[in-house]
Amino acid sequence: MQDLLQQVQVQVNEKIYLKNPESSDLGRRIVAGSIELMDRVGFEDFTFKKLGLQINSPEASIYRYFESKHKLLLYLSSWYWGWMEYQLVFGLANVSSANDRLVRAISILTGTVSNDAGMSLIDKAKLHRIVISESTKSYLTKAVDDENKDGIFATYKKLVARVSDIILELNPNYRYPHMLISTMIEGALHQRYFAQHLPRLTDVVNGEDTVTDFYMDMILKTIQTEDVN
Amino acid sequence: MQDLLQQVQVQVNEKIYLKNPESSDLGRRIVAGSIELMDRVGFEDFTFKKLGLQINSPEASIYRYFESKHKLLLYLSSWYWGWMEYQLVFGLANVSSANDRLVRAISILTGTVSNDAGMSLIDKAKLHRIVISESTKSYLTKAVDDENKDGIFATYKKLVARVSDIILELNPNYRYPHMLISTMIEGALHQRYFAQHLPRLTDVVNGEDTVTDFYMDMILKTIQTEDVN
DNA sequence: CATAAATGATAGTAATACTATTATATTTGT
DNA sequence: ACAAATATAATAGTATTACTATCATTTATG
Repeated sequence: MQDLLQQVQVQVNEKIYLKNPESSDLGRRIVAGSIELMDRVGFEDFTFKKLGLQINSPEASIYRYFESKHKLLLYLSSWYWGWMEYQLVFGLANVSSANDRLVRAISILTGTVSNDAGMSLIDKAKLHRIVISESTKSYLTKAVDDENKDGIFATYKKLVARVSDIILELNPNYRYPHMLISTMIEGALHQRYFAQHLPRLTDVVNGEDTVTDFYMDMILKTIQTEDVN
Repeated sequence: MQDLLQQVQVQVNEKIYLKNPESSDLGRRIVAGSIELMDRVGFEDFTFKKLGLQINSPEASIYRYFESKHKLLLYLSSWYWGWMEYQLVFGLANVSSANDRLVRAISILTGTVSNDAGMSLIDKAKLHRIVISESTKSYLTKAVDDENKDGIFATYKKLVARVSDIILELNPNYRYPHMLISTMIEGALHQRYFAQHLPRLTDVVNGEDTVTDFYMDMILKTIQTEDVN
């Protein structure tokens, strides 16, 4: 049920794909296969030819769904943020205290991702790893301004805006809510990468979720009003 | 003089290049030309063929200095962080107060970069833009672990360690100094990118350096000891 | 069941990311 | 000043990548 709702919830901007991959069996194999392959070989070595081999379909058929691997990466990132927004809306529903909502939002956005029972076609743990390692490459390109005009990054911006609003509820005078939240979201991804590959850039303690702990502490301290009476 | 000192100061790990580009006229043209070209076309569309045209030397000659454009990007990033470390050492020299040293370090690491008068072969403003837009691509690859073993990222790690130490001087109980500083350094680069291309992820105010202001405020609040007596 | 639409199979192209070879400069040691 | 070593230029070539095109075959739809 949860899964069905997720499928319904996660909407990806139509300009990202040529043909909606959720609309056919081949499309779904492309998405599932690309997650497996990109997690395994990385974006640079990922090719539509290899993906074709992986899913037993010709390279040319994949091009009917996505113009390029860049667009496919945009699709995966966008899907991830759409799913995250859904998690957020669900996780904050009926929580009246703004403080509680912020704490929950930070947990959701900086925490680890594990696969739900319901055998979805999308492996969330692998997708999270892809987002960690590859998603910045989706917007650090010369095409960013054109794609932004097309609304490709709208989901991500909405997510940032949503959490920024909670911060403003708690402290209407805080001047940098968007910077704080985008710093946190990007930072949490980076810190998880560093923990795996460049641990001296972090303070990871085995068995503890120091990433969430760090950002929780940082944000709550940062938005405190100057004079608490 | 400043420039001469910079040339002497900035050392790049030898494993990054096949032949030190500082050792010849062609090498220097490769570095200067690559900064111009990469800033203009971006890492994805940057090729050694185009660079060859730009500097009027054959593509094959460039390969005698750098194995690949990935290594060249590593060189530029590494050079930048080496230069930053130099700026830091210089900027913090003879400043006894740990608090002042931290404030200066945050300014240096999150601030804008402009070209010095001394007509260096390296255009720092362009290099800063390259670091903003492309440097994450230098470590978000499958080669990161091998390259890390070779010490390719040592300069960057040293920089983070250096500022972390200042934080520990101010608050020996703060648990996440490395996370805080790496979040700040990467975050400041990202925020400058967002300000240009995805402004709704920031709170940029025209004419003000909100990036430095934001991180200054965030860090000083975050490392405050819980109970100030 | 006829028609349209999607997919498969195959081929082809321009560009990329290199490597190799040889000729011509340029530097270096004596 | 000159031979030897070294660096660069000029050119060619290869495997792979990132596509596009064509046509046959399968699968869905009215």
